[in-house]
Amino acid sequence: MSLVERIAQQRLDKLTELRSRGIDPYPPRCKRSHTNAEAVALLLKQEQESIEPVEVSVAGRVIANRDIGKLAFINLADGSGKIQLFINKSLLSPDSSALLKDLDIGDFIGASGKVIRTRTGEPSIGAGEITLLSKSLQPLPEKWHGLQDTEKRYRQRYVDLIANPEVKEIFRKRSRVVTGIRSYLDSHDFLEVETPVLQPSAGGALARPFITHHNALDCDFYLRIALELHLKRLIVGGFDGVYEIGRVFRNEGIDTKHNPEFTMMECYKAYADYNDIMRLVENMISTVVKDVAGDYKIPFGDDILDFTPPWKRIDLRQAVIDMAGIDYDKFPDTASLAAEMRGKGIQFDPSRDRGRLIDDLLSTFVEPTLKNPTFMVNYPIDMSPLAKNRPGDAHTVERFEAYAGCMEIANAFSELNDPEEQERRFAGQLSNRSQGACSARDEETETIDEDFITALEYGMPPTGGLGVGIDRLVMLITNQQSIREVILFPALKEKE
RNA sequence: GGGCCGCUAGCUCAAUUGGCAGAGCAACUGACUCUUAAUCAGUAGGUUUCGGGUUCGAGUCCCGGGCGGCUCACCA
Repeated sequence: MSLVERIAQQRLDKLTELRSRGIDPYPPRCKRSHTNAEAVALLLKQEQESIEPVEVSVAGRVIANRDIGKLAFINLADGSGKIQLFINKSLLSPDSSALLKDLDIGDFIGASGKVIRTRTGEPSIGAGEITLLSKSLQPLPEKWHGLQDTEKRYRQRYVDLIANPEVKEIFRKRSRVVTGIRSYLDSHDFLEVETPVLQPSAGGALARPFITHHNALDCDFYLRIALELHLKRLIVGGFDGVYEIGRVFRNEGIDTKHNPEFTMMECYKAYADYNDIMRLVENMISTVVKDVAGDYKIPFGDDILDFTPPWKRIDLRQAVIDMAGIDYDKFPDTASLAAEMRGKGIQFDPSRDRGRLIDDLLSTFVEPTLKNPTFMVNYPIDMSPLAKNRPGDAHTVERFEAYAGCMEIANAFSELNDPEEQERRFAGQLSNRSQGACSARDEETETIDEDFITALEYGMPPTGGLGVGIDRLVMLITNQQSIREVILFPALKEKE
């Protein structure tokens, strides 16, 4: 018998013994008048106002049990925090005494008694009665080091959360980030909507989708890779401001900044342009950072990032000239830009088109310098098929991306609303791909979303749109270097 | 997909040139009326990630598999 089986057997034996004494180890209800935090607050109130201690009932998980002869000290944790139980064994009922004898770390118990302070000042419940609420059969990780094993932390996040309280704090903050964004948008005339996850074609971004099958319809569906095209349909339909916070799925590599499923917030505002959206991003993100992290200035890795508005604005073309020494406007096609990059000794994949080459220059030379929040503005049309041209400039679109901590955190543009132009851009993408420009990735979107073009034909007002990667924003606010630390159950291969 | 690294008791970690697999916590038995990483005495606990190989002898060396981490590639 293995050790863990033996421990489980010991605890199962205790279970049998409890039942034989007529005690239900998994009772349906418990007596609870205060959370642990409320009980501690009550103690302070008693002390300040010299009120007689009153009887309270608390409940929680046993996380430490110090047995000192005729006394016992138990640390009890619930969602609000910890409180100590101070037990004088001679004052316990027989049932409580028997339970105390068989108590294991990890068990849930309830305790009743007066809120007091021990001689060393520790807020405690002077417990006269304890009852079992749920028996634990698995040994917990040790209290000093917690659970360190990364794989186990992700696979069994519930154990991680029990053993490492700081992990809980990350996910509390994540929840506040989402709530903060939602309430900001709600108060700025945006309507929260839900659009399909399962789609006949996956558009709105260029990424390899997951494919699944619907049995009754006998057809394949794609899991969405972006929210964009459906939300813009709703602008066509006459909602002047819409947003969605939802999961999107991309069948790509996994690393510290990418999980196959992640959370995007996209919002669209009719009668707005990318300058309006830039103000919105600056305002919304800095507000959320201050609310959740407590300051506009937050630590991230070795740096302090300052989200105080206004953020720096950098022209993309100028940034690439400054950092890479290449003015891509002077190289209007793929071949000439590739030749220039080759001449400068820059390595790149020869099958890439001009937009991707510019993206290479951006991510290699510019992105690593973008620590403080920065707007990169005015993107080349080659890498922006859904954005509207700058007036009088056939090569540049009204688009920006927001960077912080050397990561892209937001992407926005004045939405292209000319249906013919949109169809040409889609067709251009398709022909690029069929010419083998991206032959290795031809499983990417290979169909045009015809209905989206039709929607634009009905007329979409001038519209500003935005996408924000929620996971990366949470990484920044919680100072985490891996996206898995801000996703409760990150994608892992099944073991065995 | 490539490169590098890791996997030893439930948890956190040791183990010298290839030479008897160990400690702390957790568990079990006992002592203890103010502990909070309680303390003290004792007990038990191992397919060293899996499968091969070399060797008198493998946690350690070699080959292959699994899972994970970092990194590169990929990633509008």
